[in-house]
Amino acid sequence: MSIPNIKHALPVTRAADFAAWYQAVVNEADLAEESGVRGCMVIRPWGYGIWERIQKLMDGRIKAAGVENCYFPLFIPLNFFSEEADHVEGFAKEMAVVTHHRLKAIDGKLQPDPDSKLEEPLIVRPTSETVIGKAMSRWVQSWRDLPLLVNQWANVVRWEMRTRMFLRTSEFLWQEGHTAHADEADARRETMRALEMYRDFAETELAMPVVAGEKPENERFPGAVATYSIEAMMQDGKALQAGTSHYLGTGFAEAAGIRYQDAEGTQQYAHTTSWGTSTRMIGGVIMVHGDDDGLRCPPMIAPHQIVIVPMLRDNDEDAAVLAYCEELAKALGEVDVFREPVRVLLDRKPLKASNKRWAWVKKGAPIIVEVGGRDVAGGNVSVLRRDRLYTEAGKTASAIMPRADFVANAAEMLRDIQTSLYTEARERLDANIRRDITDKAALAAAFEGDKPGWVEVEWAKPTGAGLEAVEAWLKGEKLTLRNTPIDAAPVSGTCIFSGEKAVERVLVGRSY
RNA sequence: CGGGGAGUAGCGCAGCCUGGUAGCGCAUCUGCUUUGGGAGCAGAGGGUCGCAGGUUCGAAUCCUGUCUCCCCGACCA
Repeated sequence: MSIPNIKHALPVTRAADFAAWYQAVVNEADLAEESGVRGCMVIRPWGYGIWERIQKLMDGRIKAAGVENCYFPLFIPLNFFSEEADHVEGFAKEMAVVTHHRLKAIDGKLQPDPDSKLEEPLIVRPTSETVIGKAMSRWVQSWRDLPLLVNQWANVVRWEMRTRMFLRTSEFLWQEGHTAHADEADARRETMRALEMYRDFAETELAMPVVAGEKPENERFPGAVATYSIEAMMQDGKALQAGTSHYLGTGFAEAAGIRYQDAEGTQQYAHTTSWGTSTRMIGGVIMVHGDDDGLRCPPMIAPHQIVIVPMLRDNDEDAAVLAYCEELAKALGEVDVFREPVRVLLDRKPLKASNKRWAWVKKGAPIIVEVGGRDVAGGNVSVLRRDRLYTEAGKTASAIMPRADFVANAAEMLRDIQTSLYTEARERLDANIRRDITDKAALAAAFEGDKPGWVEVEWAKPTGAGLEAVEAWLKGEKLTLRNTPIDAAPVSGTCIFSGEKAVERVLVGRSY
């Protein structure tokens, strides 16, 4: 992982303290900072820029699937929320509630005016199934209105007990897709379509390999019939749930009254789905691609793919260096990569070039180009790839090449960085999933001493009390069931927990 | 929400036990010298010591409360 004798850009290494390293990246890469409000963060321009890239690319995929965007209110009347019993129970413990609509100075202190108490408290949405369900009940009358496919980009609030930047914040940004269908088969198809969209998005755009599968019964979304997830492996071997998709059956339709008249004239309840991904994905990108010098941002989601750092020396050479950089920026801006123009930044800030370089290294700009007077004279540029920072000797691996060659190869280089980040993460994931474990003692031993990775085991898919017993045993080992991978190999043996005939494979690991 | 730790300059920290009015490294600014590349020397600027009370002639330091962050646990789309 780390090359010895290198002065790294971060104050902590991954090996020394992974949690502290994660926080250092968030901080040093200017991604986000504390806000003073418990569990809420200020997302800074570089972090928000990454989110905007994710939004743009994910939004394109969502629209391509025929899903339309809309927007529903932040506040939900309490009585809307109280209708789906499991859903209520799942979220009641972590709800922000609005009870007053006015402040008043009492004894010199501003506080909620007792005379402004709301008759019906409002909750701040933790998710929007209930409100969107109500709207769907208005929009759906006939089988011809189905399927109904909507999505919204929004913020949601869940009063979390323990928060971590991007991974679990009280307020977070996400997209939530909500669909209604005439029958179970169509709704299940949509659930799997969303899951596959997330899997492909994570692997293509985020360069983050994931395992898509179904969550065990006890990990289901409150009120769902089936919950699916994509799980990514962080560099410490822990799992991060990076997206979920739910088949909700007719429970929410019954609660909200989403009914339609079918072709035979009979009233039927619709089958609904919901699916979401959030700013948590940024935390995943950090822990999958980061190194001891900061973030390595995959080119597809990097706000700037190429940063040009002019080496200004306060002398008469500067004007020529800047002019040369401007020409370079213009030429690169005319290049396309991933079906978009290359995003180039000419960093004109009056700082020392070396400081600017290391700031961009920490932020993870995929390619950093330095230009000095000699480069101008020789028609060259000095190119640093963020995914290959050091030579084997531990020197900074800047490569000097003719400017024209760099412009001609820039798109290919960005594609190559995207691919190499994916390949590196893929190899790590594959190397850290064990499939050779068939008894509980060996399963526990596989994680001794915080050994990283996951174990895929065969099991009998117990439910109810049987599943609770499995959960209890795993909890004693600090382990969790992640999901049952969709593309797992067929089973041939017995359940690792019960000894019964196995029916499928399930991933076990530690998790965020 | 329970247990533990912490909050002092942009970042990393010392000072607190044994109260006397704030310091170090990196970063920043100025000057000089350097310079194919994360420079050297000299000088300078920057801090409501998380916040609010209290004790005291005097509080970063002691006491109480509170907020926020980190770790472990519980909980967790």
